[in-house]
Amino acid sequence: MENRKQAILRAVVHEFTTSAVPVGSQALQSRYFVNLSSATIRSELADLTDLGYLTQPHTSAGRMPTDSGYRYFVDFLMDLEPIPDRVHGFIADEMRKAPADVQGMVERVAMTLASVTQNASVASAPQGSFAHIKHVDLVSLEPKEVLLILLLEGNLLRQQVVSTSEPATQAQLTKLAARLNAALAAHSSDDARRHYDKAPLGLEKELLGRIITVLDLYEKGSESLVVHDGVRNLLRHPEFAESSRLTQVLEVLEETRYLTMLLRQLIGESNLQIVIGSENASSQLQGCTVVLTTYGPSERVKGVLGVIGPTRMAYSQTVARLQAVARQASDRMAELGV
Amino acid sequence: MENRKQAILRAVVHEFTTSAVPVGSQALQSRYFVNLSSATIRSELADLTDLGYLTQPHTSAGRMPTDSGYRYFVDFLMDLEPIPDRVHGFIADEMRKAPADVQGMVERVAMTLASVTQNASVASAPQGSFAHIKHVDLVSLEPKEVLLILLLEGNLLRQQVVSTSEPATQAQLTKLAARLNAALAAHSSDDARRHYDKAPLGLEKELLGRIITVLDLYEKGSESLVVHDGVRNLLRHPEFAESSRLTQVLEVLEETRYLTMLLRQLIGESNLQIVIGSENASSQLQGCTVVLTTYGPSERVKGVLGVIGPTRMAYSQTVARLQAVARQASDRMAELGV
DNA sequence: GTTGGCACTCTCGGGCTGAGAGTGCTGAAA
DNA sequence: TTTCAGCACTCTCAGCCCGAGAGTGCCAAC
Repeated sequence: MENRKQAILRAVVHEFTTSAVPVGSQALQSRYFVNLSSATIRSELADLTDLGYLTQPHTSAGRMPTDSGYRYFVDFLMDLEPIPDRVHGFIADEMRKAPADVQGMVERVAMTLASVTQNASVASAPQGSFAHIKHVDLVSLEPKEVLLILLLEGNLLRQQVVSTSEPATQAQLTKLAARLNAALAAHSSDDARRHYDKAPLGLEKELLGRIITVLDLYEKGSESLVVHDGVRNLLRHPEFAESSRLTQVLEVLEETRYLTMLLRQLIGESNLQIVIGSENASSQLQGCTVVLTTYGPSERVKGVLGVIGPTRMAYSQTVARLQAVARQASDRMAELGV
Repeated sequence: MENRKQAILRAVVHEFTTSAVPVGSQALQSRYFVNLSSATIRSELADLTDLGYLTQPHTSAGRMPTDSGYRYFVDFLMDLEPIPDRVHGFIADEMRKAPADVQGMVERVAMTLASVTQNASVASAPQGSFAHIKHVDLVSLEPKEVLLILLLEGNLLRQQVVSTSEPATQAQLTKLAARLNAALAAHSSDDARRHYDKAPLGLEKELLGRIITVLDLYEKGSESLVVHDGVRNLLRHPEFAESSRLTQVLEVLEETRYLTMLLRQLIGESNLQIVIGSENASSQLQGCTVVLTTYGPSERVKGVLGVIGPTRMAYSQTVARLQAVARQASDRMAELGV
């Protein structure tokens, strides 16, 4: 595409994302192209419309980008907006104040992201594809009821109440826990499974079975933690003035099953993913753009972090800030060993 | 108030809460008072308006209840709507499927409540005013870094990374954990504090200090867990058609600080609390009613469960279902020892 | 106290209209 | 060939009017 067309497309995207009003040839001329006439710009706009990058709500209105227009913009024209120091500082502060467990950390990350992008945010807890056991503990609740506490890599605590077929005292359980720790610490679920196969019938085998169940749940991610925040930010945007638009987004956010799926798709794919309007598989997200990236304490343990907003979002700012939050959150998590 | 006035007020509340349209004398006559003329009803309506229980959006519109009207209704006229078997069954199912930890349980309870009342819900985790320690565990992360795991009454797990001044091996930590367990198990934070005072300088005292910090945080509730769900249900109601109304509610829900305060007020007060429209301290909840009750596994460990909806809500149904969810959730938590 | 009758009030949707914004086209200038 | 001023045209939007409809308050009669 010629340079001038690109410049005009960039100007339309910039103007429309800030004002939310279809932008006309005169506005472009006076604000971006003073040494061009509005008629010239009009003919370029007509070309861009023919190419499918722009559209008008009605014949005598200004132009606004189509989904393809946004796509061209983010692929070829966008350069990341530098992040002000106070925003960097804000993110750092929030990360410093975040609690040292996964749940609390993920919630704080989602909150921070929503706040700095002024849109809704989603975050899934970082997860390795293999669970490694760091520590096992057993607490007697009732004579035949044991609380199994598992500490996984990433300081992730799991608990489960196990009803055993034979009674056990706390002393017996403590001894058993020590044995399990010696056998399992720093080992993967496959190792646990081998131990299970070898173990004689009895309490130890029962507990090993439950440990494997917990690890399976974790690895399949079927109980994965997904949080969202900042829905109120969406209401600032005129595209959500009538509530029906918001209903659809809320259905996606509050119905975590779909969200989990959406986020899981990204893991393993490219590091930054931008899904614009009709590119969304879900019909409820038409008119919305989802920007996703991965984050986590290490290369092997990754979660997904994302921003959801109207297609008319400040792309360069959103992407820059999303990446900044992801980076700082990852650093902080690595530091905390979370 | 005369019986007939009461009957008419009840009819207006019933009609308006189901239709959301101001109700006129003819509608009342044909549906509720066939042996009265509409003129008679009109004069009664005029009286009720003078008493401040009803209002009209404009002179030639029907009547709708004022906040005082709703107040009179819930105080004197409301009788709880029986709950259909399938709703009871649904609640029971959800409770059975809930995970056996506080976090998961609270989320499931909020979800269930939102679903059966078709409004937004809030829930805070049940909390005792005194924290009792059930079990302590120590895991070595780095030579001078220890993960402190506390199991509190209610199978509530707390974790905290502690940087120690002297290095310790896992074997030493295991021994220390056993000593702490013997000293602290089934003891309150006061006991922990006494132990701390007596302890000689060193690792044990450092860890005891952190244990006390965790208990303090828990007891002051400053890190208390509050979740909400079902915001999408609010969008069904015409009063949230334009988004500004929803913005305000979302600010309250997503800004958990205020919500925590609101919920904490209830603990210790009467078992059921209904806050109607202007009775809300928060200006953002004008036009909304909050219905709250307590729940929890035992008398000593209580959380708050609530429904937030428009003042025009089906009060008798909401209260009945809220209480049903609270009861079943409490039973389930007692059963799980959560 | 209750009721039918009646005049009155107010909203709401539809249709009309003029202002305004923005377009596409055309023919001339560079 | 590109640019551009001029112009006719299109479409929205806010404002206005208007009639239908819903509901009221009041009053006189029972």
